[in-house]
Amino acid sequence: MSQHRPPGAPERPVAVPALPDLPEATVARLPEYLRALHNLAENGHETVSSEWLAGAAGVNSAKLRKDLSHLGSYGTRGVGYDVALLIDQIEYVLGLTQRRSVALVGVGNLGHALAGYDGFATRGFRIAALFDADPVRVGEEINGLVVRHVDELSRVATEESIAIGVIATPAAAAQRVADRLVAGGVTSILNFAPCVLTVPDGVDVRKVDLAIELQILSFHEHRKASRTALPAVGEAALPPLPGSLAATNPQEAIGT
Amino acid sequence: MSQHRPPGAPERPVAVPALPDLPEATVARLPEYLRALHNLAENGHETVSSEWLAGAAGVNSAKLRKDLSHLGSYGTRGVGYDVALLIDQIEYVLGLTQRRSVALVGVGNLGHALAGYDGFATRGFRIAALFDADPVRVGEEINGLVVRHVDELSRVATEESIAIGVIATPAAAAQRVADRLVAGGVTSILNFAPCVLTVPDGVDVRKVDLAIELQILSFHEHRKASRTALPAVGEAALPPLPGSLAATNPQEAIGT
DNA sequence: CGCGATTTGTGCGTGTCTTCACAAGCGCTT
DNA sequence: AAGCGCTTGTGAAGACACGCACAAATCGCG
Ligand SMILES: NC(=O)c1ccc[n+]([C@@H]2O[C@H](COP(=O)([O-])OP(=O)(O)OC[C@H]3O[C@@H](n4cnc5c(N)ncnc54)[C@H](O)[C@@H]3O)[C@@H](O)[C@H]2O)c1
Ligand SMILES: NC(=O)c1ccc[n+]([C@@H]2O[C@H](COP(=O)([O-])OP(=O)(O)OC[C@H]3O[C@@H](n4cnc5c(N)ncnc54)[C@H](O)[C@@H]3O)[C@@H](O)[C@H]2O)c1
Repeated sequence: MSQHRPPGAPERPVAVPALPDLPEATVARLPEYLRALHNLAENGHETVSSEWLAGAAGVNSAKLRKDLSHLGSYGTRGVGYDVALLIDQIEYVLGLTQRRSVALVGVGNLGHALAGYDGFATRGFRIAALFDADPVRVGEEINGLVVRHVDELSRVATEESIAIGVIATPAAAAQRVADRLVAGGVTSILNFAPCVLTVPDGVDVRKVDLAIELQILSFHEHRKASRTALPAVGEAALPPLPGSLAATNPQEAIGT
Repeated sequence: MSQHRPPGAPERPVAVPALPDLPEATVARLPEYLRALHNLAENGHETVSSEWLAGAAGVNSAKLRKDLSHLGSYGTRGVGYDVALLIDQIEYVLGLTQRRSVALVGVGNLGHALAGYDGFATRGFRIAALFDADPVRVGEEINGLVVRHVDELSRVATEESIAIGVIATPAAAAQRVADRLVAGGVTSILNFAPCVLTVPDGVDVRKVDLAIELQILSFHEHRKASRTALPAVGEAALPPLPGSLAATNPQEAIGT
């Protein structure tokens, strides 16, 4: 996804801490550290050890130190990290020093909840526009914002310099919406619809899918159950699932 | 997280395809395959090639084949995979052959959206109970379910054999709720609150955090911007971030 | 019945991520 | 000023994941 090297940046090992090439895994953890740090700051702590911070973020302390070392941040040996400094560094690297504008598309069940969520504002984002296709919803005012028609999406996205688009429409409409976002110059999309989006190179898509999370949990449930229930015949662990047998007959009684 | 080996199952390489030890990465992709397969089935397709299915799921075809090979599923060389058979196999492995009961705790902004979401039912889950702490909300009926008081959580969870708990309360209450879920025998938790939960061994927690997703996107936005704006002096690529300096000065100019 | 077209299953090289373990650095105390 | 305890930063090894490329298997057709 981020493998392309635009010929404009010919591999110059810039010495200044412009933007280090962080491992994706590290990037995904930085926000967690950031939240823990904010909690610490609110409670008046000025320094924190890697051990403590790692605990608060739920990770191994060596991993945390390596993560932080990647962004060149210097803690002090024997003491720990300066909380305020670390917050500034992480926020800088994550690009949170400028408040990014978010467009929310699809003001239905989920969209309403998102529109009313204060977690946007408190974490460096600003909902700049709401869109929907339903004429009934267009014009509705939510949290001081008027819902606009999705036909205006591309134009408004350009005008308002929307940085991130959030898709909360049914899956059937998601690709169309994504296309419009891209047409409006949006290069980052957060997709709540259960479908795979196709976007040009250079556009990042992240997906949040409740059902997938539940199914992953279900797998572990299933495995736990089959472990503890090995001796007994209960649970669905024994049906040998002969592999070559016909596909029919999942006789385990789903209602649906 | 799943490192513990309960002494009941002493490493016996069971020959029957009880439950293969799937790599986590594979488990996370299976639900995606499953959805693509359901789409195919609805459209009347009976077989599908790895290439096609991989495209629909947005992954490499070799990866898909390896994933499927892990669960012992057999496609037919020269033909592809039997759609219906594959659906059954994946659903079996994910433990979706039995409908799992879900308890939703915190019926606020987000909780309402979740409670009204039909994606639960269509993907093998059943919302069995709703809980909240606010006396105003307790007693409210949503989608045929009456909101109960969170004090009943542990008891009801046990009685109704709740398999998965979904936490949609403010972060401050999440740990307490998690404790009650665990007390009620729940061993899988999906947490929407922005905080780290501490749970006993054997309990799985997955977290969905909107703000983290946005911040990851923000990072990539930032990096894209700094790449294209290298020649100029604009953008925040040059300020050497002296380490002790404040983080102000968001004077960046997105050119879109 | 054999052959070519097609597609699966997988061995293997490569890269990324994680974790351990420890030297180097820092500050406090004596 | 030297010693000591504590914590960071990182080398190295292992675990995991990815994707290429190809042999093996199957089908359809002549
Ligand atoms: N409700 C939830 O809790 C929940 C949870 C997880 C995922 N999701 C997913 O989020 C999406 C939205 O869910 P929901 O429950 O809010 O559905 P919803 O039907 O309540 O809302 C969808 C909204 O999108 C609008 N819409 C439809 N087509 C559009 C288009 N082309 N352009 C702009 N807007 C359009 C509709 O008018 C409607 O207002 C779905 O894909 C759903 O699967 C929902
Ligand atoms: N609203 C969103 O779109 C959104 C998006 C992402 C994450 N979240 C997170 O989801 C959580 C809920 O968000 P929300 O917007 O629905 O908040 P909300 O305040 O609207 O709802 C929270 C609900 O939890 C209930 N509650 C409080 N303490 C409780 C307890 N101890 N036991 C049971 N219930 C309790 C409250 O009565 C309220 O009904 C928050 O942690 C929030 O950060 C929300």
